[in-house]
Amino acid sequence: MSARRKFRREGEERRRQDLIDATLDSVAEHGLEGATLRTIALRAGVTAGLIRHYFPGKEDLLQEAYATLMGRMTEQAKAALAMEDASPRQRLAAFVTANLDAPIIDQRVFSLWATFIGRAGADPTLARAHREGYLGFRNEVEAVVAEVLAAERRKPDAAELRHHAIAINAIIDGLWIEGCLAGEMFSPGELAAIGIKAVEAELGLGPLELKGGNQ
Amino acid sequence: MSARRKFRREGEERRRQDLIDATLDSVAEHGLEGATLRTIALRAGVTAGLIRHYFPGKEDLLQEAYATLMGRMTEQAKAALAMEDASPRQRLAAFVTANLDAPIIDQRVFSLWATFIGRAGADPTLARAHREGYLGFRNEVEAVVAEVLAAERRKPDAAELRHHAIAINAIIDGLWIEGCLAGEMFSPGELAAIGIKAVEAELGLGPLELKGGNQ
DNA sequence: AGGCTATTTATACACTTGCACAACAACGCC
DNA sequence: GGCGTTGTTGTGCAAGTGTATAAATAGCCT
Repeated sequence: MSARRKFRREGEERRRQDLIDATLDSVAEHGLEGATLRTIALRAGVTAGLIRHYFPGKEDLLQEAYATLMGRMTEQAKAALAMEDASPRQRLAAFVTANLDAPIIDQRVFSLWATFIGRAGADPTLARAHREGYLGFRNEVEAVVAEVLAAERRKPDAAELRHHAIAINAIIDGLWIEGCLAGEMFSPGELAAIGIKAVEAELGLGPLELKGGNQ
Repeated sequence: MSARRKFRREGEERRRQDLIDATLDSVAEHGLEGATLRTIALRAGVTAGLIRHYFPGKEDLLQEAYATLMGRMTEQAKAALAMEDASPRQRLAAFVTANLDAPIIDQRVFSLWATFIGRAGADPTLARAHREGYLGFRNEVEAVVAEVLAAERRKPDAAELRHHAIAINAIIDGLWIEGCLAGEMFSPGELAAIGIKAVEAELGLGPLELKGGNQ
């Protein structure tokens, strides 16, 4: 009667990934407090003991899960800047749009981000991870801004450029939060439109078509 | 030898407030997971059992703590708009500044906000509380924006006004986050300056002194 | 097919958690 | 001053936590 549970041996990489995904799901659903080893294991379809086989402790699992999350977020965000054959201004607009539409606007990802970042004040490791991700993101923004202004024959100094990047970063972040927390209050594409207009206003860019502007 | 601990009977309101403050401190420092009844009680200078005397359960305590936090945040934020004898534009600038300088820019408050808001996706009560706070805030912004534009003889329609409010809200939120998470990267007043410039750009306001502007 | 090994399960354990309850003592009232 | 009320403490408990470790078995190699 000792019916021991059947199981399959998955590859190491696969199991680690499954466990990390199960961890992120658990955290998103029940918060850090509710993400217990047993909950995570249940979600991953294994028993709790197995986790210790792949991770030294719970803390390590959480850390790797957060790193994975950040990696996915920044990867998706930067991908929008990759368009080769487009004007700087178009690329900037595409970047803003990419950050303010699905799948970046996502309540689950936001919950994860907020839950983890809430501990940045107490956890220096987390704080540094965020700092690096943030600076990387801002540098990308700054680079595109430089290109956009160069195309307009404007020569901003370093401080000006930095301020623009900070402001644009804030616009994107702020709208991202609004969209994640109250997505149904905005029609599709509305946030992106607001974002593009705000960013172009920040950079002092006039409307694209100079003639025929009624209003 | 049964040296029972000495104690004082505090007023009910005082005790509740102390417990709530101790709860917020605990959450800010150790996250929701680390905020146990015993930790909270220790911080409040009482024993754990007492909490049950004032709150039906831990969940209720956390809920009240969150409500208190939100109340303080919005109260401080709105207070900046109260200036009576000032031009709309000055009041808007003061509002932005108030939200981007101490004591609103504060890592502890941010940690609390993030920790709680991270559960908004799973907790409808929290989600609604946030929604109301957010809309209240945005309506305030919208009202000032309307005044500012009116003073400039501009007559925006409702949609335009709404978009401005959303964008300005995003700018403030985004800069607030940047400041809380990496405050030492910005010189004092820098975020506020960036914010004001960004907001005025969003509204299409020219520089205040039209003549003599030597860059 | 049969054995080896490392993945996986299952159980145990010390500890913490939220909650319940009885004993106690601080303070207001007479 | 004594007394009753009730705010407060201390202890207990069942459930759940992370971790440790022994037992089992799936899948590969020959």
